[in-house]
Amino acid sequence: MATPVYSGATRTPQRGRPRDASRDDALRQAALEVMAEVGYRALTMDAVAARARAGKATIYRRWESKLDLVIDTCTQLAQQNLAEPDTGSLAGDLREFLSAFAAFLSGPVGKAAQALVGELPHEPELASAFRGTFLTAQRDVLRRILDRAEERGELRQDAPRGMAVEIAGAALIYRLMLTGDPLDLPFVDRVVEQVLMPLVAKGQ
Amino acid sequence: MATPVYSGATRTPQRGRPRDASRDDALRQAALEVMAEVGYRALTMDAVAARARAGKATIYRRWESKLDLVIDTCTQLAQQNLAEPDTGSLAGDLREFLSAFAAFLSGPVGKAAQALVGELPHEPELASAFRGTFLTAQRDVLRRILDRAEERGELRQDAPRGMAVEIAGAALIYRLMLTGDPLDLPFVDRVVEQVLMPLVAKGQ
Amino acid sequence: MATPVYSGATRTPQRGRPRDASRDDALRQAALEVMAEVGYRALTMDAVAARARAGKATIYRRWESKLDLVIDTCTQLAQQNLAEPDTGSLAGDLREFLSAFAAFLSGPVGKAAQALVGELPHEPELASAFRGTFLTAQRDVLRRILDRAEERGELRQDAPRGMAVEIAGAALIYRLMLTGDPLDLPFVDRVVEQVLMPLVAKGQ
Amino acid sequence: MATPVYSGATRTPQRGRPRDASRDDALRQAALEVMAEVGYRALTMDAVAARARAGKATIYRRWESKLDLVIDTCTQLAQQNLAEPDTGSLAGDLREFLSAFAAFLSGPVGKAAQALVGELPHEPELASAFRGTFLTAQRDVLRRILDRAEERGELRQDAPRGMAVEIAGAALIYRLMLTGDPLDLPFVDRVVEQVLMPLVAKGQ
DNA sequence: ACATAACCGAGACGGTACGTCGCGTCTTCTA
DNA sequence: TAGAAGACGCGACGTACCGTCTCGGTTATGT
Repeated sequence: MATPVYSGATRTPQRGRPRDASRDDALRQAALEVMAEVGYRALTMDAVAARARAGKATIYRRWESKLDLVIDTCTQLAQQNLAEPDTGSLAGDLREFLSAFAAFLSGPVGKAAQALVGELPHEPELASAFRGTFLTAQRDVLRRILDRAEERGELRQDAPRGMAVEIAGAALIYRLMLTGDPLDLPFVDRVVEQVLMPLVAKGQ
Repeated sequence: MATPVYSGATRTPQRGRPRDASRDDALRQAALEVMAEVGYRALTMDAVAARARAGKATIYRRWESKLDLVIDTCTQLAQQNLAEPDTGSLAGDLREFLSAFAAFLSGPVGKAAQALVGELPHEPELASAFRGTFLTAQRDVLRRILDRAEERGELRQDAPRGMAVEIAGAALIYRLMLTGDPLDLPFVDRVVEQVLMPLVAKGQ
Repeated sequence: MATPVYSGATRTPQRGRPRDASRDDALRQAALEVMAEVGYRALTMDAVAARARAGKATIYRRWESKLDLVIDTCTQLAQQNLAEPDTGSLAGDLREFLSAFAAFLSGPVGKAAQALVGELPHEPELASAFRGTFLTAQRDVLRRILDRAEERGELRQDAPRGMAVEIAGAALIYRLMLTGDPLDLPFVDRVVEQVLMPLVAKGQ
Repeated sequence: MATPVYSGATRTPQRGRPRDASRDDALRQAALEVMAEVGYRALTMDAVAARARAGKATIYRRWESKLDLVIDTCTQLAQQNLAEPDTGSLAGDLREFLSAFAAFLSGPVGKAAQALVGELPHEPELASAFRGTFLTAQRDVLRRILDRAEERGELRQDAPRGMAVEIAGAALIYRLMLTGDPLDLPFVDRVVEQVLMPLVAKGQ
């Protein structure tokens, strides 16, 4: 699930016409466009196929379902957009990363992610895929930011790092998906100054 | 939307056979059961009607759509389950309320709520209904808990109360909907002690 | 198979909305039109549904397949068009009936019947339905024509009536379906005078 | 259409690897087997290719379509199986030829031919190919049988030879394709004695 | 001898129709 | 008039087959 499986590694000598890898991108692009226009619920495989000038079978050859296509489209985008900052200070890194993440979530991917979240409870495979990519990618960056802060001596000794990582993600996701309030810079600043820094930084 | 509309106010003197109010509960109960079993996406109106031994028209007479039925079912449950605690201390109130809320979310309503969240971006009416009930109900309780703490002099002067309310909800929802980690008592305790109390309470 | 089965005889008290019998006719009419335009092979259920402004499910509720729909459409037409002649003489009756039958087969129903014939070997139910209606209807008329001729003393004593009936049908069908030569009045006359009359009539 | 087109006449000097002529037979054999098993309608090119362990392109290099493949398969068989008898008497020749033809039609080719007949009205090329081979081959044999009978003085002067040929074919085809009654020897005998001989032979 | 060109098996591709399912509405009978 | 039952128009689903194409690999010929 989640990524087109024909990577080639486990495929014997290559018989028959090989899959056209460029169709992957065209289909992902089409999926993203359609989703941005009409949303996840109203996204139909026919629409994606038509926009990419592809047959539906070509989609189903690569992804098992609408969900699978969408999650793959999103995680691929996530991996390209979650750059790791290094400003030299904990507060700077947090601000940098969280504001970039907030901007990313405010785009079409945010809507898609939200739609996916609704499917997690009844789709275990999707859930583990989603958590293994979207979620851990973001948490790992935050963990490394805290690691570097520790090396610089910025952290308290007993800093609850896991909780900090969790709260950082939670604050953004909650706004995005539940309250609908804007994920803007002032909000990120307040989260960093009022919540995260007091939680882990020295002498606050 | 959201609540059965036949409350009587706008309906002319009442001619013909009156609606059987007990069908409301039967249908909500059926909806909850079906949703707990197969999830929101796979819930069909036919299934709900069949389980309640009702006709589909009977459902559509009361709710406008599948979404409307589900949101109403959930908010009604929420209103019954969000009791307001009064233990005499801020930490006690928070612990009490958040653990009760966590327990509530861990049940079938949690799954349903999660499913609804996926629909919010493309269903503005649903979104405002959801926020106007599920969300504000919980936030109001938290606000009143903080109010009482202030009266008792437990709060710092500049305590960011809005942020505290937001973080409290976010921490729970994030676990419930994103990470899937358990919403247990130790977690609630850690949120209260490590995050919320330092954020708003005096002399921490 | 072959005819909409909801005739009512075996259906308990009638629960729910009854089938709209006028849809039957509309769908049969649409099927006939589409078949006349594009032929049996190119006839699609979507096209029939669209022309009758019906949903495909409405078709499948009444007929099991494209074949079933078409055979029903044709046999109904056959029953309406195979009038029994009574001119007072064997030759007259044969001429009358066979020319009417030839005219009927020369229309759209002929093409449809031909298409159906191609399916008979692998569709036993269809075969028995086809033979039980289309075929026997026509054979029965011929048999009765011979019966009346016998009463009038026109038949030879040892007339091979079964063979006469069979050859009459065969001559027409062979032209229609195999050679494609015209099923016109001169041909019918020659069949009657050269083949059928010598076969069964006295003193020829 | 109808026969593999690479006969060589119109093809430039022959460059590259020449076609493997043995694939023709393998593919025709596979087509015949599949058709005998599932019928014409359910015959798919993929199935034929798979059974012959051939690629689909190999089929389409030789025949233009499914129909083309099937008609070629059948006419080739027809040409091999319609031997011309010479018993010395009209009745003997007719009996001999028609019983051989009946036996041939009772095999898988009969089913295939029937399937093809269903396609004739909407496939003019197929129709003329079918009539130009299957049909005329059989009619020519019958005509020559009548010619020899005339030379022996067995025919009436005004014998309607065309009608005799037509009725002979019609009687068999009608049973085969319409009524489904057996094409056995007694039936052939009765057709010869009761219908054909009286129609054309002297002194009957 | 060896490049050339057409062959071959395999299977991906764009497309069309399939038969099913769910939606929300409408229409019957029964209470 | 409400309610149960279920037919209705609509539209998306995921599958199957069409006929074409593109691979890697094979096999005769023509330079």
